[in-house]
Amino acid sequence: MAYEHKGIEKKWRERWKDRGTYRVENDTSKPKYYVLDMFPYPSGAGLHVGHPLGYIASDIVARYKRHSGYNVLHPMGYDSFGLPAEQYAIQTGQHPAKTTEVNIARYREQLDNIGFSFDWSREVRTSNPDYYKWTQWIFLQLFESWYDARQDKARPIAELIARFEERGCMGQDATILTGDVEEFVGEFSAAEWKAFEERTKQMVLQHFRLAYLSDAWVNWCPALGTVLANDEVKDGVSERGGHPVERKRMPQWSMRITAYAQRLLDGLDALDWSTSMKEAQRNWIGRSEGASVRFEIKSDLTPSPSPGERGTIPGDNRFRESANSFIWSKLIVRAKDMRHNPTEAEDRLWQVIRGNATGGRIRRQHIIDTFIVDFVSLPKQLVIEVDGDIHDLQKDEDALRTLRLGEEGFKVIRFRNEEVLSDPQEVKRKIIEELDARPDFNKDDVELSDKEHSSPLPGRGAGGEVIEVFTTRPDTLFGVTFITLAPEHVLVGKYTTDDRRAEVEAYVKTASNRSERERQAEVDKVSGVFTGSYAKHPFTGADIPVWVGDYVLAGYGTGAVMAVPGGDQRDWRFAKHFDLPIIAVTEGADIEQGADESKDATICSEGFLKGLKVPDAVRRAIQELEKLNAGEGRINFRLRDAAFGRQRYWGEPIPIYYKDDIPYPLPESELPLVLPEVDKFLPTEDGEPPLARAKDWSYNGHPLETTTMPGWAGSSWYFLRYMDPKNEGRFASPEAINYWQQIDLYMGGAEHATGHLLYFRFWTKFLHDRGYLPFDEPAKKLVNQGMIQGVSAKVWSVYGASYEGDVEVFPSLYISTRAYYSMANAADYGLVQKIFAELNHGFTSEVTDISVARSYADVRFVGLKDDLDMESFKLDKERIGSEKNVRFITEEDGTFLCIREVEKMSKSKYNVVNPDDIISKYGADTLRLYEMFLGPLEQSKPWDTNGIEGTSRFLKKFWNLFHSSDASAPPESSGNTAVPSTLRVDTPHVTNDAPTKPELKILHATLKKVTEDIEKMSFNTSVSQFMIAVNELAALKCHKRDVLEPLTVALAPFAPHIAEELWSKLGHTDSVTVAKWPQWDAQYLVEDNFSYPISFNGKTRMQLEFPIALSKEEVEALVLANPEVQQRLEGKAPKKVIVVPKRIVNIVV
RNA sequence: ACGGACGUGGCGGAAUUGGUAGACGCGCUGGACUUAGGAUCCAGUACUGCAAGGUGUGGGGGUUCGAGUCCCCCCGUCCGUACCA
Repeated sequence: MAYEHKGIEKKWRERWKDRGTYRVENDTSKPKYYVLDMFPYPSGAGLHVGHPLGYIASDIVARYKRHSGYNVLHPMGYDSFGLPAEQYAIQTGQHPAKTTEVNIARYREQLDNIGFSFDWSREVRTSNPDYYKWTQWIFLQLFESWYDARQDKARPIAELIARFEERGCMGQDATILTGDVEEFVGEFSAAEWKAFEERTKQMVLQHFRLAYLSDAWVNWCPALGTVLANDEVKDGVSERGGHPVERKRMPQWSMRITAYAQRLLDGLDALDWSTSMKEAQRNWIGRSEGASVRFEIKSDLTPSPSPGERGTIPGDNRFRESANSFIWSKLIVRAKDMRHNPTEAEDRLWQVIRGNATGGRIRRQHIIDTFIVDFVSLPKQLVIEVDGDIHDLQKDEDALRTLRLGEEGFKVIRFRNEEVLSDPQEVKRKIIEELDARPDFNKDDVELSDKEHSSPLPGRGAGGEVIEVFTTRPDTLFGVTFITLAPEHVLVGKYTTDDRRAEVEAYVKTASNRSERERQAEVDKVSGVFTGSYAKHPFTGADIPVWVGDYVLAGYGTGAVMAVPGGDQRDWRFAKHFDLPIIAVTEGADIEQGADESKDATICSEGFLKGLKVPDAVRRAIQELEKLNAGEGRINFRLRDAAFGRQRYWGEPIPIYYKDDIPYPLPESELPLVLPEVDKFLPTEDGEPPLARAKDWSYNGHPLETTTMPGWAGSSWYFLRYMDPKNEGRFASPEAINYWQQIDLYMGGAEHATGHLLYFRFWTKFLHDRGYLPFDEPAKKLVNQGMIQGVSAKVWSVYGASYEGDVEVFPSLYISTRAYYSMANAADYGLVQKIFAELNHGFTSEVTDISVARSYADVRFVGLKDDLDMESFKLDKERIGSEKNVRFITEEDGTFLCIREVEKMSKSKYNVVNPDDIISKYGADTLRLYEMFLGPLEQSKPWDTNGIEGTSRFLKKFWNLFHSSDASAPPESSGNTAVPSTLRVDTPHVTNDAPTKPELKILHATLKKVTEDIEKMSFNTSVSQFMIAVNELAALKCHKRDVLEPLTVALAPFAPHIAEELWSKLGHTDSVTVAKWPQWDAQYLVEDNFSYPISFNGKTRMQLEFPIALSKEEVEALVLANPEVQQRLEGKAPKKVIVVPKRIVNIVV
């Protein structure tokens, strides 16, 4: 009976399914082991041979652990929400749920073919409402939580409210230090809190919630019509699809992952993850220690108004910030108070200009910057002030106010009380005149609801007349010669002097119009502009010019830097370019050549830092800054809060509704908020996300949120659902969570380093904080499988164009590699002529426009010797397309040779190898073994289908150990005699004879190696060991049960089908998957003798065998007594003899 | 530029962690059995040399009785981040 993989594998897959072999119970009597593969996204392309690599490795571990007595959780499911399905839906009109379903079915079929031990009864899909109900529930928990920096954990928002009611928000409370969102919401007392209106309270709370709505700079991808998270953008284009991405400011749901920055960093230390993976996370979090330094702006400089610049955001003018967030929450209270108690003149004027009386909406008692103005037209940016009786007393203050409003882009006109009271209509006429004279700054603004705000939330503002910078080198403060602001910095407009305004505006405009990609491409170009303003050096009081430059990033730190050209190369380049002064900050620095960035230097600046080493100088500088209240030590993170909303259809709806524009959580009883049906998967005409198309997308008459969650939402907690996948009352029961705990082995690609794995850890920590999990890291051990690359085949192709009548046709000619090179190298004219002849073959008109290129041939048509199957190639519609009259120039022997190249396996490179094809030819067990045999799991390596023969042969040999080759001949005599396989009659043949010592040695050496190798995930070497064992046992003609049975169990994790078959043939009725793992015994490995390599000066010259029991001295004596050794020594005495027992003998001469 | 990983036959890769470099497999060479061979089996296969021998783990230096392995410098490849102050 020959080894027939097809029948065997099919039979066992069916039995496993019927018997529920891989069903896992939450059986707490056994120790648990949790093996998880990263959630696959079921794409339409299906699996290629690279995908199952990690699954096979984790399956081996899962099976091995099961043999070793563990209750193993090894589930699989689908991350089934996502962009590709939706893009496909937009193109074809098919519902993404439908295409996703089809893709999943295809995935499942392919996975089943490989014989994985997944417990499919636990399958989860993120797009299933039973699942995303809990994703939404977790979102609500995040919404209802804040981060308490003192306790360093998330707490319910109700506890924050209780605190506000009791103590208000004073002093330290008001500062939330979370890296990115370092916001000062203003102080308020308990009484003030209680007096706040509902919307004010809600706005304040938004600053604390872990899931929050705010204006944020986002990565907007116009082609995909959605916002992307930082990790979804690579090189300025979207990771999926490669579309350009631009920076845009818009209201946005975000996750306050920055609150966890320090813990995400610290947690890495205890994890058994690869160093590169941890490093990637550390870099992404980007912690840097330094100082925050405040530079006062010289107040004698008088900036003047600039209409139209300040306050508007390029590209989006609906959500302008005009209020200063610094004291916004206080001002709003006062504004309301004033609105209720107007002066007589204010009231009279209001009556004539309210509503649409002036042709546009006028607001009263509106907050702009830090002021409450009497009346304002926001679209026209015109402020109307009515001066009361006290005006004369505060002329100076009003002048300042006019000035400041001017900086904000507002024109201020004033009327005296008397004017208004005597002739309000005349005042109105003047107002209309002014309004008409001004351009419309903000067309959309008039459509804003009748709410007293111009921004959904108070935004981030620096406040005061200072520029705040972050620096890691406060020790270089004496070397500051200028300050550079990012072009997007809010203070740019404010501190630009009149004479510089045109230039600065032009620069800012150019800078902001550039895409991320362009900006990154021009990194080495220095550009910038002087604002005209000066700041004051906190130590020396010197004038520090304020510049704008795009080498400063708006998103990092405060978006402003103190430039130290003597100590920072970027500043140095900027200074050189604009001829700004450069001061040496460190001893021995050559500031003509460049900045000295070394951190073990000595500071040379005059003053208190002189002579200090950098670390000491840093400490001292911070102390001095703190004394002057001009700065303090600070830790800064590169990590940003994560954009959470997607303007897309195919994702989890965010369970939020809006009452008076304020977001409120949907009650838990309303979950799941099911994804509604829509007529089209496109944005609405006015740019609303697709969910806005849904009928009745509201809750109790209140509109529901229309953005959906990003792909990473569902995958941030799925490992918990597998523990208890059917639970309807909770995301997973505490019992299940307590039993299964963390993932013991998490297997997946390294590309998730900064996306999924960070969010995954973040949500786990959050759920831990809120008491739902006993652990705060999801995966103890992480292994990244390497990529399997494709080996592409390329052909030299000559294309031309020709006409058949009026029809343009494209004949093409392919030239075999060697022929091509002989032509190219030797200028073989005959061949050139041949090319033209071939190209013109069969065409009436001359072929023109000839071009030569290397193009792809599908690897399926390329043979062992890189030879192309020309007929199949010609018929390849997908590849050849409309080419007419395809011809070849071959080698002299008639073959056609391709060029081979290792690159990424992908459809577009025609080098995809489908596992299904491999399985039908060689079987799943061979595929599994070969994928493991290719090389170390974590390393990238090219796929070479030719090599698979070796593992296939191994399985045949293994099979043959259980069979005799010929029923008529005893195994002993049939050994080395070759018998044609077609004539071969194999019969089961296993004896119960006692194994010999060499046989036991092979067995136990194999068990030892394989066991140890699985533990350290070195699967390629364990496959080698199996091969060695089979070769040696075959040589010994061993057919003994006591040897073969343990080997079968050991092989089962790698090749489960053949192992099951042989196991049952050995007479077992239970599955091999539950057989006890065979233990190796050291006593069988002990040797009596050891063949010592005898080396002279480290070079091995001969072998001498001695009993192991001999001591060092005895070995040395025997070696020196050996005649051959004596001959080599030529009578001289050796200087030294080193004997390492059971290792080596080295003679030094 | 910075951070990480790595560099061994024609190819994928081994090497007990400082102790016989090239296990195992592919490919190749020769042979056996064959109508046939892209089946099976046997032998060989780092380079060089007829041989004895010599040389060899990207290059150079060092530590050591002994280095693919440890240290220093340089070169190259891959991955990540990318003006992060």
